[in-house]
Amino acid sequence: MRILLIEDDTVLGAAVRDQIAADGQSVDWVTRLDAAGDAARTTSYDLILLDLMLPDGRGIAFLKALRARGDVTPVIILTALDQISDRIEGLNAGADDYLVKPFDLAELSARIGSVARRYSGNPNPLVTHGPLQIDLAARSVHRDGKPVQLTAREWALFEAFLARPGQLLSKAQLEEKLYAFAAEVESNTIEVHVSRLRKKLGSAVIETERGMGYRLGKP
Amino acid sequence: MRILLIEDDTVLGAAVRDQIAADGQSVDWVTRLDAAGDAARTTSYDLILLDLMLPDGRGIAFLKALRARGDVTPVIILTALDQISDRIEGLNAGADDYLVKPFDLAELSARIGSVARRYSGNPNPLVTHGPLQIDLAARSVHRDGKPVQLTAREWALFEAFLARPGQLLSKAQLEEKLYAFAAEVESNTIEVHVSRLRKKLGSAVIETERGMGYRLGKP
DNA sequence: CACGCCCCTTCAGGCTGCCGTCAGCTTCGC
DNA sequence: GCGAAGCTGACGGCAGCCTGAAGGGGCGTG
Repeated sequence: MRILLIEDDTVLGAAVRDQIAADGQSVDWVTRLDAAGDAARTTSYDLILLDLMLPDGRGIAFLKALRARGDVTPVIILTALDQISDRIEGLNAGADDYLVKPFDLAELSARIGSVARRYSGNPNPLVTHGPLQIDLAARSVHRDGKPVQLTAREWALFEAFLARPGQLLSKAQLEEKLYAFAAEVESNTIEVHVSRLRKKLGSAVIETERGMGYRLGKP
Repeated sequence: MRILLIEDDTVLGAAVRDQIAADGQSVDWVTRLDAAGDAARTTSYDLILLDLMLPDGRGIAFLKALRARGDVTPVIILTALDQISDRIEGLNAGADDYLVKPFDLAELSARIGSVARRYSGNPNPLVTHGPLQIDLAARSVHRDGKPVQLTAREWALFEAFLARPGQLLSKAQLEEKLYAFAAEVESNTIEVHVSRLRKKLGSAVIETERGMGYRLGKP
């Protein structure tokens, strides 16, 4: 697990670094916000430990900027006892936990473990298909990392293709899947939904077999 | 740690104030209930020390009003030996502890330290979700630092979303969670509870996926 | 036991936005 | 180049959802 430590106190920083290293994690330690920004942008961390009082600004600003960029890396705030308002602001700004200085190093280890567990503990199986990531349980689709909203019909259709990757599905089959036993639809509904799916997921997801039906494109 | 001291005896009040200050905490000292109410409403305290006999009313009323507002700040009652019934009433009204006058100042420090440890040391793990802070163990939710009261059904529903953040949950799944094997509800109960949750926690907490269900919104 | 309080459920009215339809256009096969 | 098949923008209807209000039931209180 890679951890970014942002702390200007050299004594405390060294102690934390050594403690984390003793736990078998790897640490990058910076003492300034600008260095922290660079590190967070270039490296993917599993956890950030953030002091709020730093020589070149308040840690809150860093945290807000991080979240504004869409970065969801868990953040634990390190704060002094008298900075309660900062702590609340920090939690509101998207921090995951806080530790009050002076803190027990063992407690730090425990918190790190807790955060690690919280974030690695709930993995729904992900299906990857080209630029698409599909979480079937959550019914969510991400395209190039960005979430895509599908409507009920669109999802049902997409699911039908995912269930039989590469297989040709006729319009009749798809209608049956979407409308199960319902009256035959006498229009181009399937075509319309395929069109909408392509617009949302990319034109290559579904291939047309003229006169036959559709099939899931190759990743 | 910020402490609110409500005590009309000037000698005792000064002694307590000095003792707390010597421990390195900060104190606001008021001698009347109306001033106490203003202070508690405008400032976020970590602990309240409450005398029960005050010139403008009984401290119990203040405590009840505090809890009725949903404020969960720990309260220690300061009471004379002969006010046993008040003390019991105080504990029932939501006080966390009591001290019998005359009390040893060292004991006061110890109680304060205990509360401090309980609340800032290692409290229950806190889940943060946008402006919400959730203590799963205590079943309490704070929004922008202010406590929010959830009813049983509301909490059960919210918990279901928290257990699977980002995952889509159909009404059927939610009903099963809320009514476990009970008779099928043939109404829009889930919709109503979702509506109430949104009103209490903010409209963005729960997102509607038309025709499919609901999911926890992004922080 | 009667009463009051709060929570849950139900209902109804209003609103949102998804879906089906259609028409005009494009693409494909021959 | 022609017809058939497929694509897609536009739009109205209605299913699905939201929410205020009211009634019933459970629980604690006097």
